[in-house]
Order: sequence, then C-alpha cells, then structure tokens
Amino acid sequence: MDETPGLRERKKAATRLALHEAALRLAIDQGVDGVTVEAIADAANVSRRTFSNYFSGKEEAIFHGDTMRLRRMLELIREQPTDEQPWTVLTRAALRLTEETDLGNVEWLIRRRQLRGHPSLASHQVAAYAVVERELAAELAGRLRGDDVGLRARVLAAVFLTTMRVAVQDSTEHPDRPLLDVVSAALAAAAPA
Amino acid sequence: MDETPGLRERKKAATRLALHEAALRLAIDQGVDGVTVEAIADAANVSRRTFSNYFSGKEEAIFHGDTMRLRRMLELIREQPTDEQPWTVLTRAALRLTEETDLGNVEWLIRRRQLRGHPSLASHQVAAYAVVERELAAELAGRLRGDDVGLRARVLAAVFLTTMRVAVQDSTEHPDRPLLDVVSAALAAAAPA
DNA sequence: GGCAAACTTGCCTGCTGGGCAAGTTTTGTA
DNA sequence: TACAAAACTTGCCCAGCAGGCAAGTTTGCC
Repeated sequence: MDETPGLRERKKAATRLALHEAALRLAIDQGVDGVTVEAIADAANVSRRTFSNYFSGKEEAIFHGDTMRLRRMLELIREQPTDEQPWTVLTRAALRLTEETDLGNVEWLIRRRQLRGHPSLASHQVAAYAVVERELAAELAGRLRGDDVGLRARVLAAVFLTTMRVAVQDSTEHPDRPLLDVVSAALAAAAPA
Repeated sequence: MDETPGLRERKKAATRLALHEAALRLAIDQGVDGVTVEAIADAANVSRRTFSNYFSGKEEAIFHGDTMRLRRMLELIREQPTDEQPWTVLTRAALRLTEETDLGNVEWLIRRRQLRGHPSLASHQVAAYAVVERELAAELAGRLRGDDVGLRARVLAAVFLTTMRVAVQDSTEHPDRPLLDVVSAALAAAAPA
C-alpha cells in the first residue's frame, strides 16, 4: 500500500478538507445565503478561483462530508460477500457506517442540526446522494439474478440511498433519538418484499 | 366549482406554461447550457425580470411539467379510500397517472429523451421530486397505524417518489419498452415487505 | 367610474462559474 | 543533482444570474 500518495495529493486533500470545513463553519454561523464563495476561500487561505477548482459551488463544499461518507459506504458494500441478499448487504453496510460515524464524530450530527431549516440545502443534499446512485447500482447489478437486473439494481440503489437520506434528515429533527435507531427503523420500513 | 378562476389567474397560468414550453424547446435544440434565461423570456414574449417572478432558474422552468404531473399524482392519491394498503394506493395512482400521460401526450416522452445525457439536469430532476415529498409524507401519515408513523410515512413517500423517478429515467434510456411496463416493474421491485 | 391590489418591467448591484495565461510547485528522469 | 514536463494556483476577465426597488400597467371589486 502507498502510505503517502505523494506530496501533491496530500496537499490537495488538505485544501479540499480546509475548504469543506470553512464552508461548513461559515454556513452555520452566517447562514447559507449569508456566506460567499470568496469568504470561504479566504477562510481556507486560498483564492476564490482555486475554490472553483475544487467545488462547483458552496453547497457542494458543504456536502463534501456526506460525499465522503457515502463513498466509504460503497467500500463497505463492495467488501461484502456477493452471495448474500442484496438488502441484507446494504443494511449491514449502513449500520456499520452509522456506528463508525457516530463513535468518532458526534460533531457531525451537531453541525447538521445547526444547518437544518435551510430549505435550499435539502435539494442539494438530495443531489449529493444521487451522485453515487449510479455507482451503487452498478455494484448491485452484479449481485442480482433474474429478469430486469438493470432496472431492479437502479431501483434498489435509489431506494436504499433515499432511505438513508430520510433517516439522516429525520434524525436531525429528533436529536434525542439515537441515529442508529432511526437508521434501522427506516431501513426496516423500506425493506423490499 | 369556479369554472374560470378569473382573468388574472388564467393569464398567469398561460405565462407560466409559455415560459415552460419555451424553456423546454430551447433547451432541446440549443442544449441546456446554450440557452439563457433571457432567450427563454424573449421566446415567451415577456421580460427577463418576469421570468424570475415565475421560476427561480431555467431548470425549474424545464421541470415544471414534472412538477405538474407530480401534483396531479398527489390528487389521484388523495381521492383514494383511506382504508387500503398505502403501497396499493400509491401503485394504483402511479399506474393511472402513467396511463393518462401516455395517452394524451406521447410528446412528453419524446422531449424527455432529447434532454437525456445532460447530467446537470439529473440533479435538478431529483430536486423537483423532492419538493412534493413532504406533502406526500403528510398524506401518508394519515393512512398509517402503529409506531414511528412519521418516519415510516417519510420513508414510504421518499421510496415511492424515487422509484418513479428511476422508472422515468430508465424509460428514457430504453425507448422501445412501454413506460407503463417500466413503471410497474420498478414499483414491484420496490414494494416494501 | 374609480380605487386598491396584483402584476410587469427596467434598472441596478453583487455574486457566480469558468476560460485563459502567467507564475509556482511537485514529480519523474537522466 | 539538474532540469524538463506536468500539475496546481492565482489574477484577470466576462457573461449570466437572482433578486431589491420603484414606476408604470392591468385586473378585480365596489
């Protein structure tokens, strides 16, 4: 394994992370609309133009955390046996991811909660989830048998991701209930016949 | 019933429709990025500023058709008996809507197909579907019994809408297969246990 | 007819994405 | 170690865009 993927790559990752965190922090305490791309770039000690090299807009920067989490979930799914029921595989990956997140980073949920209510963000979150949908569908297609594999894989991927999204959204509105609880209840409600 | 909701309202509806159709037409033959809001407004004989009074962006104008279809589906759902299985109700409404659409307006699918491939549109389509999600969840909540009604209603609404979206998207990529077929296969694949 | 509310329009401002080219840093190779 | 190529950053630039405001116009209602 390449422990260090080269200086260049490490710097890029650091810049991306700095921009993401600056975006999140500024959005939280100035409101999503109150913050400009320029302010985010400044806070990350980078030019406005460089921001554009990393993200196509402030919302994408804000949701970069979600994107990373979803990619991690894809990994968790891929490394599971291919001879199991797809929904079982998905559920297990989701719960495992939730545990990982919950333990190391309670801050994540807190930040989320401070952003809730900004309605324009909701649609960008939906879009963020949609990005991995194709990739997940491709993975699932290899695990299905029978007719309509393509369509069924896409449906399964979409249903799963949208359920995760709803669970996270619902959880931000009920801070008292453990996230793991909400996720498993949501997945149970969506489980296909 | 108010047959004519007043001249003012009729004019507004006409303007909105004109803008929508102009947006769709121009987007189809100049590409989504190649068309400006100004061009759309011109084509609808209205000022650029007025466009902004109706839609918040060209994508919203393009997807106004979807929005209307989804609102129609909400109607179809609401007018069904409340003592039936929710998924049965949803499925029936979806199929009924598909029949309505398919018969009267084959043009709709044709236009869609000409827009496919523009990736930026996909996320806006997702967002368009998300708009009615809350409303549908509220309707479904009244039809559920047991624990976690709120969460389960949101999950059900999200799963159903995302399934419809996937069916439509998939259908644009397989023009040979009847839409009704795709929709019912997709709904069958997503049916909760 | 005539008034009030709603709608349209033009004007304006600050923000945005992204093309381009010059300057800087990292990488690979010799 | 030297140096050329590739990758990245930055400033400059431009056209497009959302939306506030105020003046003008149309519609609804008495």
